Amino acid sequence: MPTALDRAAACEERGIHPEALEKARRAVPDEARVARASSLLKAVSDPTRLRILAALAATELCVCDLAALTGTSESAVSHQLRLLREERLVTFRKEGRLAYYRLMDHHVTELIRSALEHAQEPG
Amino acid sequence: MPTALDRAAACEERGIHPEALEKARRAVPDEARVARASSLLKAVSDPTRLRILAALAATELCVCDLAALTGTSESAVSHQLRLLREERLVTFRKEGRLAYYRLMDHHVTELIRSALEHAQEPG
DNA sequence: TAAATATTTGACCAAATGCTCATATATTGC
DNA sequence: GCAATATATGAGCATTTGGTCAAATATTTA
Repeated sequence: MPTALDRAAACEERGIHPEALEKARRAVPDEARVARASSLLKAVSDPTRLRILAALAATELCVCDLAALTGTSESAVSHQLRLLREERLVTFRKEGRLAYYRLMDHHVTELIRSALEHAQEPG
Repeated sequence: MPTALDRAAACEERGIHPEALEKARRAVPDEARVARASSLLKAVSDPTRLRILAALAATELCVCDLAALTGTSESAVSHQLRLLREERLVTFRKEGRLAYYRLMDHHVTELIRSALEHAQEPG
């Protein structure tokens, strides 16, 4: 069993607990997957985008509806929608001049619901 | 039924579809809750923090273990851990000079697992 | 007490972010 | 064709963010 001194020396070389570290390494997904999860989470973490997504979880809406709902400009909403489109979180259909946006699929809804649920207690 | 012109005029004043908008408004949580969910999601969305959390989901680890695991400095890890502490995502116990961190509770694990799951397909 | 060292913290800096503003594009109705 | 207008997009800008570096703090061991 390692003494405190041993551990200190080990940490100098970065990483004290080899067995725990190995276990942890197995639990951490590969870089590409972390990157994808990260950008997905980043996309839903902005308050404006979160409101947009929560709204679209209820019904399809056009850009200016979303602008009215979020209290921001239509340009700002359009920029955010582009990001959400790139992240494949929303899709849309064109009807004349209007663009009706909706959520791409259900696990987006789940993710949002989950986060909002956990955000109940005051913090 | 509103014509395209009517809708256009309505959108000038921001928001075309009153009934859809009302439905959407009910679905969007109040500001405080959106803010809490947003900061929670933001906390887990950074790649380094995501790796830290995924590792801690497997086992308790000290700061220098986490530094070794994430390939960043202990200082950087410590800064990130402070943020995760403030967000009540992790907690720790002190043993001598070492600080052993672990996840605060289970719904953190769920949230991470959910995001990593949805991040499977290449994008 | 003194040296070693794991962790924390503050100051600073470069990169990312989210908005505004101006402009471009596309579609509708005259 | 032309005016009106919903949406998209690029440039610019202020703020936020995640890191480094240096220094402070705390604990162990000699």
